Amino acid sequence: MLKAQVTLFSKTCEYGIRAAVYLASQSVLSRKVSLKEVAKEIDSPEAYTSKILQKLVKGGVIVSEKGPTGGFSIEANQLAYVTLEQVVLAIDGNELFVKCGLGLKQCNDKAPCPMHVKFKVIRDELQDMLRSTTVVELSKRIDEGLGFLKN
Amino acid sequence: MLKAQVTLFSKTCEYGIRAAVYLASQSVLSRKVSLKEVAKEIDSPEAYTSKILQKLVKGGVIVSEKGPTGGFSIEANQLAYVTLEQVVLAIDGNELFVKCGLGLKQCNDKAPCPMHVKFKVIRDELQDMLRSTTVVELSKRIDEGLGFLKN
DNA sequence: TTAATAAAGGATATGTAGGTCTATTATTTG
DNA sequence: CAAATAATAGACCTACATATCCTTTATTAA
Repeated sequence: MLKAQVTLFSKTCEYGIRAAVYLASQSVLSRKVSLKEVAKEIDSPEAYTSKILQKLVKGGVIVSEKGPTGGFSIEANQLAYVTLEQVVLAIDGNELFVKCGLGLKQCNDKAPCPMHVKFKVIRDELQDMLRSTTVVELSKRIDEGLGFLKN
Repeated sequence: MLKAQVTLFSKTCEYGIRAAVYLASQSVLSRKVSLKEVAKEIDSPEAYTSKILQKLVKGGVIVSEKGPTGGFSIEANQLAYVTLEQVVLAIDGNELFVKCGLGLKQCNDKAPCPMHVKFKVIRDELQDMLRSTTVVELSKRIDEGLGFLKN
């Protein structure tokens, strides 16, 4: 009875970030990666991951090439600039950064709900964190054995 | 295609917080409130709100009395101590405060995912905010016209 | 002691995030 | 060009959060 899901990021977004970080780890090696490999390396369902990667492509976060020798990657000149915020925005849009914590539609800075001010502080810090963190930075930790992307 | 829900709190939790804040606003006036009134005042589905209030009762956050003149309330001697954290814990448990941001099961302080350290900072700040915010404090803002609980 | 009121609780329905399947399109190489 | 490889795309399925319905239990007061 009444089990509520409670995660900061949606599952979709979790996969998206993991995928982007993995792609970054391979793109620094100038490797393109197939959907199959991404799904395997981040332990995600392949078909679903396909949809997520498509969104990242449409959002300009990653690029894709069809055919044999094709695959997904982050462009070399973009690598240093792709942030977690871009990934989240491409997948979920900016709702996470603007929506009322209590789910109230007319809540905003001018007409705030009672939790607004305190909530905004946290939400802004989350956004700052995501904006100032690059996927390639996170991928480096994996190389150093200070992190992993699969279960 | 691929629409992801992206909210910090589950809908259930949003209703729960709004309900608790409304109950606080009335409990300072020594008023007990019926389910119907709660649902009306926080603009939530009545039957569903019933389940949520039951959880808050079981979690010891609020109390209930049956029969005519019955209703829900926060005990007078508890009013100053009921925090948003307690409400969230009663409804969703502590997952929000412990789960990996990337959804990785074995991620923890000792064996962190690449996002762990930065994520933990935000998550802890969120928990601190919830722990240091009482529902009665938020209810005061409504009285002062500095907030609302319904759409 | 019965009628009215209100919460509790179980069973059931709905909507949407999450996930799958299959056909199509693009590209490469022999 | 044909065969193989890989992404794209749309339709479809599933599970669970969200929501409803209805019966039961507790309490009050006339």
